[in-house]
Amino acid sequence: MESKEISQAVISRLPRYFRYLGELKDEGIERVSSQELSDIMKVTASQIRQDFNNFGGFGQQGYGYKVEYLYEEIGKILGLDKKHNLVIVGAGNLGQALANYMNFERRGFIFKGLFDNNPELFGRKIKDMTVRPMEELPFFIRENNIDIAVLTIPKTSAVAVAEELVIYGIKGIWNFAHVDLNVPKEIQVENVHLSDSLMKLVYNINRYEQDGSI
Amino acid sequence: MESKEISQAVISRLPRYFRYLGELKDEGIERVSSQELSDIMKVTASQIRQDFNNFGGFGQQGYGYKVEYLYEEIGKILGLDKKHNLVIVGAGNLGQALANYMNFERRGFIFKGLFDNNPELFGRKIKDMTVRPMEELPFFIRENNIDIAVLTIPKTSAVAVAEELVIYGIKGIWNFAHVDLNVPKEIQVENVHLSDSLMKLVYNINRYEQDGSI
DNA sequence: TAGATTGTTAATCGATTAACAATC
DNA sequence: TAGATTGTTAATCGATTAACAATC
Repeated sequence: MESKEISQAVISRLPRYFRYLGELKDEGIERVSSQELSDIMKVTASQIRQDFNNFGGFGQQGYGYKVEYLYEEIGKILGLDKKHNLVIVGAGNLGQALANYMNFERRGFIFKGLFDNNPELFGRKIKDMTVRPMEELPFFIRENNIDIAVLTIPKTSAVAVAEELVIYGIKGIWNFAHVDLNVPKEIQVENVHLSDSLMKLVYNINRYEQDGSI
Repeated sequence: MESKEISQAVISRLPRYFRYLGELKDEGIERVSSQELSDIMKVTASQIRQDFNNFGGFGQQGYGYKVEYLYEEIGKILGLDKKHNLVIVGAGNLGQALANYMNFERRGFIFKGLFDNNPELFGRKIKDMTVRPMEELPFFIRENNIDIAVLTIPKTSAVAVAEELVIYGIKGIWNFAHVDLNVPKEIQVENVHLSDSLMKLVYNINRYEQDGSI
């Protein structure tokens, strides 16, 4: 059954709602109104209500929203209640840092393996995980039901590797390579183009310096 | 003099134009029309022309755009022709990885220092740069005219540290801490919320699985 | 000159905000 | 019940796309 399309603008805001609701929950706060959330998060109450209502009515008129319930519902919408097996492809600086730094397990991800094509790295332990050669990827992905690949390899090989990952059965790619991947539209890609982000920051800094506005 | 406001939607697209134009330039291609660029980049020719015209006429009617000229102009708009002194605050996994992985120098950034409050890290060399104690930050920022801080510390201390950085004279923060900073509006903040990005990917994977559409 | 393609205005589309009736 | 606040429709705003006159 095909439900109505939710815009990516709304999806992008869900993790932030999730984060704030988690904080309220941890503070022991039980209920929150869209107006209160609006004050804390600096977005309009109207947008909050519109966003939540994309997924059905989570609130009660005259009362507001139950923090814990809303938190859990948004978690479900984001799919955090499901387990997702994940591998990191590219065990260089960034791949290693993500392996150590991201708390994958905390959000329902299962970090299954770390791959590289540099023989010097084979066997090295990172976060209790041995670096494996890329050749093992096809078998490993099928065998372990991997659905997410974190792509942290140089852009020269990223497009080709992404296409292979798709063949092996991956469902989504978290792409840190500074290039646009070429994969079928049923494969989900989330790009993290760090240098683009930094350029945007520089633009805004320079622009502010030039005319004191933004 | 205050020029007309350019929307962040447009700014966000500039680095991608810049990247594609750089590739065309490297291939030795001299001219490109909005339609050709549209085919390569999968955005409408109309949007391309609208975007460029926010900054004045870069093209020639009947001819198109000179690749090299356009590339350089967009670089200037993004402020890549100016030098920006930068420090990394937080020398953990992510801070170290960014120091090694980002080619700061390539885009006009000058990587000046790396700071942490963990004494075990003091003096360690990362990318020819010694990790310094956070206490040195106030003096260092003023002395070295630092305008960008890369914030790679845990979220618990990020808000307070950001406020300090502002006092010391920073102009922009590239924020990797998973929290919203509280700084004056003249300070530019670019957030990289990695776990938000990963959650969005999961949402899209699950949604596709559920109803075969996106 | 004729053809091509920009620059720019107008039309459309989508997202955000405002308003208010429904209802807890 | 009266007051509060949602859910939802309507109005507004902004961004994207289409169209075409200007012009190289």
